[in-house]
Amino acid sequence: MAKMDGASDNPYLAHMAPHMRGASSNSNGTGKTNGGKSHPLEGIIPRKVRGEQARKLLDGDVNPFTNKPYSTQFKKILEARKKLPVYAQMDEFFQLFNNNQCVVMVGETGSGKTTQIPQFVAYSDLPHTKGKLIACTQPRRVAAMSVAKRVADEMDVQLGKEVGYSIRFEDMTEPGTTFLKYMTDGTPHTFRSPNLALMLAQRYSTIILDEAHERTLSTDILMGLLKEIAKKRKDLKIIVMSATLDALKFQRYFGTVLSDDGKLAPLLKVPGRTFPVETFYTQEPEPDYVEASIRTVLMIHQAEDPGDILLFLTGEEEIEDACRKIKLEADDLDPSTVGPLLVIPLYSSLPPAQQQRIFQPAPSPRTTGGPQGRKIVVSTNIAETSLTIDGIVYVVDPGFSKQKVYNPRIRVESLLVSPISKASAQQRAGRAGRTRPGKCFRLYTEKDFISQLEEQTHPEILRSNLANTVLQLVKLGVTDLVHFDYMDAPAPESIMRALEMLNYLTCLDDEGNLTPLGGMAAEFPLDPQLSKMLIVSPEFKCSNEILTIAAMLSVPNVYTRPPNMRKEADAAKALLAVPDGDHLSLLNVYNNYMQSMSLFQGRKQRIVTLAYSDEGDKNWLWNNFLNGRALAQAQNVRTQLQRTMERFDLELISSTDQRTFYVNIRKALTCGFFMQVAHKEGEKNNYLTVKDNQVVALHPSCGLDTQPEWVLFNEFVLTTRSYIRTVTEIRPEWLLEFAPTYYDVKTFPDGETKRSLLRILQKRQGRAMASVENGREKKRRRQQ
DNA sequence: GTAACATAC
Repeated sequence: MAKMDGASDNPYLAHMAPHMRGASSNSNGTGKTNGGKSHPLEGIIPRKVRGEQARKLLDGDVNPFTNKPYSTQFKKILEARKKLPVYAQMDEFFQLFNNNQCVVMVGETGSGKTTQIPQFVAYSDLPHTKGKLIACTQPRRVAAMSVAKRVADEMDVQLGKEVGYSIRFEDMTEPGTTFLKYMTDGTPHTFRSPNLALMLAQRYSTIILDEAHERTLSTDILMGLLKEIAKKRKDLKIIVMSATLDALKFQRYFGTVLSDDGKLAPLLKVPGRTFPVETFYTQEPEPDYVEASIRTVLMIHQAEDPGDILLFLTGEEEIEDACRKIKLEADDLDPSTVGPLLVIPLYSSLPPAQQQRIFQPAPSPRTTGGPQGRKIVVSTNIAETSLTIDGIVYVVDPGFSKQKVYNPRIRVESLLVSPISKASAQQRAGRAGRTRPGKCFRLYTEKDFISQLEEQTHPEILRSNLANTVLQLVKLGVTDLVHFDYMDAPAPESIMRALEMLNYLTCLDDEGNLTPLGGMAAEFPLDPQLSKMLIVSPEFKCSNEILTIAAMLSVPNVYTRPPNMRKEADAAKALLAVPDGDHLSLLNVYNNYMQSMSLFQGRKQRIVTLAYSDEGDKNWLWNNFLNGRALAQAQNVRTQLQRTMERFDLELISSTDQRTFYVNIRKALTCGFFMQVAHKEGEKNNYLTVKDNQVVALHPSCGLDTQPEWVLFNEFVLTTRSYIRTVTEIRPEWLLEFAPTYYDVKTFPDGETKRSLLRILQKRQGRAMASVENGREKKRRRQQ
C-alpha cells in the first residue's frame, strides 16, 4: 500500500487540484470516509464527469500512470488511435459506462475495441480504484499477450508493470502496480475462490469480457457467475464485447442484472473498418466439396485479378490432400498465361515455423512482366478467428467445419464434420476484405444458406462433457446446477451425467455436496478422472509416475507417424512400449525423453556451436519418431501438476519394489478410470464398454501384445468404427475393490460382463472362506 | 489395421 501513502506518490493526485489531495489524505485513515461505503474519491469526481477527466489525461503532457512526460512515440500512436472508429464514440461510451453497471458493446473487426475500451476505463478509473484492477478476458493466449503488449506501448508504460497479462504458465503482472490485466478466459481460474463474489468486488473494478460471441465454455460460465455477482455487488462494472450483430441476446441476458422487467442492457455499437466483400453462391449443391474447392481455387487463379486465396477445409488430412491435388493441377496449367502458385497448408498441429509460412509473399512472376504469382492458404477454422492473414482477397467457403459433439447418453465426445452457421460464414467472408475489396465464393446455394444454416454456432456448453465444469461450479458454491443462470442451458441429461460421474468418483457425496477429495480435484487443471487418480496415487506409492501419465494424457499425441515412414515409426514405438498398457508406455517414453535430455544437456555444454532447440535432442526425437514440442509441453504440465500436489501435501513417491511397480500404477489408474472400462466379448477384437454397452475395438495404435479380458481406456474415438484408444489391462478384482458402488453386480444387465464379475465374486468368497479356515488352522497350531 | 476443429486451466 506504499503507493497510496502520500498524495505525492499518487501519480494522479500530483496533477490534481489541491482540494482533491486533501481528500486523499483523508482516505489514509486520518479522516472520515464517505460513510464507509465507497471510496472517498467517488464523491469528489462523480462518475458522470470521469469521461472528461479521461480525455484531459490523455491529451495532457504527463503520463498519469508513471508521472513522467509522455514520449513522442506516445503522441504519435495517439494520433493513430484517434482515427479508430471506437475513438469517435468515447463520449458515448462514457455516457453508457458511467450510468450503467453492465454495458454490451458490438464492434466488428477493426473497430479498435479490444485495445481502446479497457484504456478508456483505465483513464476514467485511475483516481478512484485504489489498487483495484481492470480485467479484460480473451479466449486465446496469443491474443492476451499481444494485445497487452500493444496497450502497454499505447499507454507509454512497461509491459508487466501498469499493464500486464496473465495466462497459464505465465503471469506478467506486478501485484500492486498492475491495474489493467489481459487474461485468457480460462485464467479467471484466479477469480475462483470460495468467496468469489467478495474477491471479485474487492480486487476488480471492471471486468471486460471480450469476444463473447465465440461462446466458449469458459466465457459462458464466467458470464453466469458475473451476472450473479453483479446483482450483489453494485460497484462491479461489466462490459461484454462481441463482434457479431447478435447483441440482443447479451443485452437481454445482462438486462436482468438491474431489474427483472425485461429491460435491456445498453448497447454501444461501433462500426468496423473493413472493405466490402462480394459473395457468390453455386447454382446447385456440390456433391463433393473438396473436389469443388479445388476446382474453384484453380478457376480463381486463372480468371481473377491478383490477390491471395484462403480456402477453408476441415482437418489436417483433408488439407494436405487438397494441397497436393492443387499443386498437381496447377502444374498442368499453361505457364505463359497463368502465374506461379504457392500452396500453404495451415492447421494447429503444424509446428510454429511452418505456420509462419502463411505470411510469405505470393511468388513473383516466372519472367519479368509475366503473369503474377498467387498464394493460396488451405486452412482449418484456425484462420477464421485465431490467425489473420493479410492480403487475402478471395475466400473459398465450402460451408463445413469439424465440430465437437457430445452424447451424454454414452458419455462420448466426438468430432463431426458439420455445416457451419451463418455467423461463421459471415466471419469467413470477412477475411477477404481486410486490405481491400474482396470476393467470397460459397460452395452451396443461396437457398441453402438462408434456409439450412443455423444463425449461430451452438455454444460450446451445449456440446461438451460438463464433469469438470460442474465440479468447478459446485466448488464455487453453486448448488442448483440445473437452474443456474446459463445464457443457454445445457441439456439436463448432460448435467445429470456430470453429477453422477462426480458422485461415483466421490468428488461429490450423495447429497451433491463437495467432498474434501472433490475440493482438491477442482484445483487441478484436469478432468476429474485424472485428478482423482493423482490424488489417490500416493496410497499406491506411485504419485511420481501418475503425475507423468496425467501430464502425458494432457498434451497432444507425442508419437509421430510420417506417411512415408509408417513402418519405421511403428517399430520405434514398439521399442518403447510396455506390454501391459499404453499408459505405461507413455510413462516409459517420458522417462526416456528426460534421460535423453540430461545426456543432451551434458553434450550441449561441450558442443556450443550447434544450434539446439529447447525441445531437446532433435536426433533422439527424430530416431524415436517423437514430437519434441508435445514432450516439452508434458514436462511443463507435469511441473504445474506437481505444484498442486505439493500444495495439498500429497506425497511425491515412487515404489522401489520391481514386482509391484506397474501393478500399483495400474491400480491407481483404475481408481480414476473405472467408468471407462471395456470387457472382451468373444474371440475377435470385440469389446463391450461397461454399463454403456457400446461395441468397441482396441485402436490399431494400441501397444498391447494380447487382447486382455478387462481393459481401461482413456478415450473413445468414433471414426470408421468405434475404437478405444490408450488402453491398459486391469484386473476385475480391482474394479470390485476400488469402485464397489459402480460395480454393484445387481445393477448389471445379464451378459458376459456380469457373469465374469460374478465369477470373481465367487472366487473371492471362496478365498475369504479359505483364508478364514487357514486362520483357524494357524490358530490351532499355535495353541498346540 | 488408424488418425488431431479450435481453444484453455
